[in-house]
Amino acid sequence: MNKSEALSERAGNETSDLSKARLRAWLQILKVSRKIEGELREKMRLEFGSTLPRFDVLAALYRERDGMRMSELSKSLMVSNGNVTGIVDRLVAEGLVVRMPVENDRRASIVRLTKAGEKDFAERALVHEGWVSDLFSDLSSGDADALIRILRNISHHNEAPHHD
Amino acid sequence: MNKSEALSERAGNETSDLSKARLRAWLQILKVSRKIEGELREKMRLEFGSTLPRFDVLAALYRERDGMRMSELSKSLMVSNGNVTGIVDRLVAEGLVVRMPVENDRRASIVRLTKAGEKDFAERALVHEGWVSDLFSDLSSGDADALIRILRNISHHNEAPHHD
DNA sequence: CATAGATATTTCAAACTTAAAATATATGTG
DNA sequence: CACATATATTTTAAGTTTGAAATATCTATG
Repeated sequence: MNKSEALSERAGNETSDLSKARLRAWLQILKVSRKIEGELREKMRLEFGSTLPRFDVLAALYRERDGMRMSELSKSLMVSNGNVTGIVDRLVAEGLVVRMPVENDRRASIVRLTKAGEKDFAERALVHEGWVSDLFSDLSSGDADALIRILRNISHHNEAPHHD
Repeated sequence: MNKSEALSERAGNETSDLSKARLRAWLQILKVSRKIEGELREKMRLEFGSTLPRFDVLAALYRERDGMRMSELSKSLMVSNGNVTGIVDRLVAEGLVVRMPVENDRRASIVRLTKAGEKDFAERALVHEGWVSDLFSDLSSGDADALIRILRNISHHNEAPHHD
C-alpha cells in the first residue's frame, strides 16, 4: 500500500481512490459485455435461429478440427463440464457435431464438427465478425490494441495456477 | 470504407484487419468478464451465501433509496422484466427488499430495501469492492482511466435510441 | 362512458449455468 | 490381482435468463 492509500484508508472502513477506479472499470466492462452480448444474442436468434453458447462451442471446435474432449471444451470456454454436456447434446441433435469414442479410454469422448457443422460455422463466423465490427465501430485500431493490452494484463494476473 | 479496407476486402468474403482487431478486443472483454464474474460468484456464494444477480439488484436499490419500479430495475440492470420478478421474489423471501403499491397506478409496484437489506448490502459492498480491487490489482490508475474511456465510447455508441 | 390501445408486471417454456452427486473407467500400489 | 484413488463425463437440483403470452390496469378518443 502506498502513502496516499494508507492515508485515505486510515479509518479502516474506507476504500482507496484506486480501488474505486478499479470498481468503476469493472462495472464498465460488465456494462459493455452485457450490452454487446444482448445484441449478438438477438442477431444469432433472428438470423441463425441459434444461440451464443452454441456458437462458442462451434468456434472452439472449428479451431481444433480434429475435435476436443468434453473437458477440453469446458476448460477452453471457461464453463462447467455439465454445462457443455447440454450444449453439445443440442448441437448433436442439430447434426452440427458428433461424439466419437477415444482409443484406450472409454470414459472420454471426442467432439468434432460434422461437415454440416463446418459449413454452417464458416458462414456464421463471417457474419458474426461483421456484427462485432459494427457494434465496435467507434473503436479505433489504436484503442483496440490498448484495450487488448490492458485486458490481457488483467486476465494473466487471474490465470488459474496450473499444477506441475 | 477506406482505401485499405476496400483493397483488403476486394474478394468480398474477407474481413479487414480492423474488424479482426475489434473481434479480438471483444473476445478479450468476454474472457475477462467471464473470469472475473466466476471469481466473484464463488466468493459471493462462499462468503455471503448469495448470488451476483441478487447483489446487482441490491446495489441498484441502494443507489435509489426511495425504491424503484420493476421496469426501472430491469432497464437499469439491462435484463428482462421477467428475470427481475424472480430475483426480487427471492430477495423478498430473504427479507432484504419489499414490494410496495404505487399511488394512482395499481399495475406498478415499487421495490425498496428493508432495513436489513440496507445493512446487509452496505457491509457486502465494501467487501465486494475489496475483491474487485484484488482481482484488478494489476490495473494501474492510468490504465483504469483508459479502460473506462474506451469502454464508455463503445457503450455510448450502442446506447438504445430513446423514443421522443 | 365504452373501448381500443398502451403500459406494468407476472407467468411460462425453453435454454443456459453452476456446484455437487453419481457413474463409469483408469491407474497405481500393495 | 484387489482395491483405493484419480479422472472424464453425465445427471440432478436450484437458480438465472430470455422472449412470448397472459393479466391487470391505465389512458385517450370518440
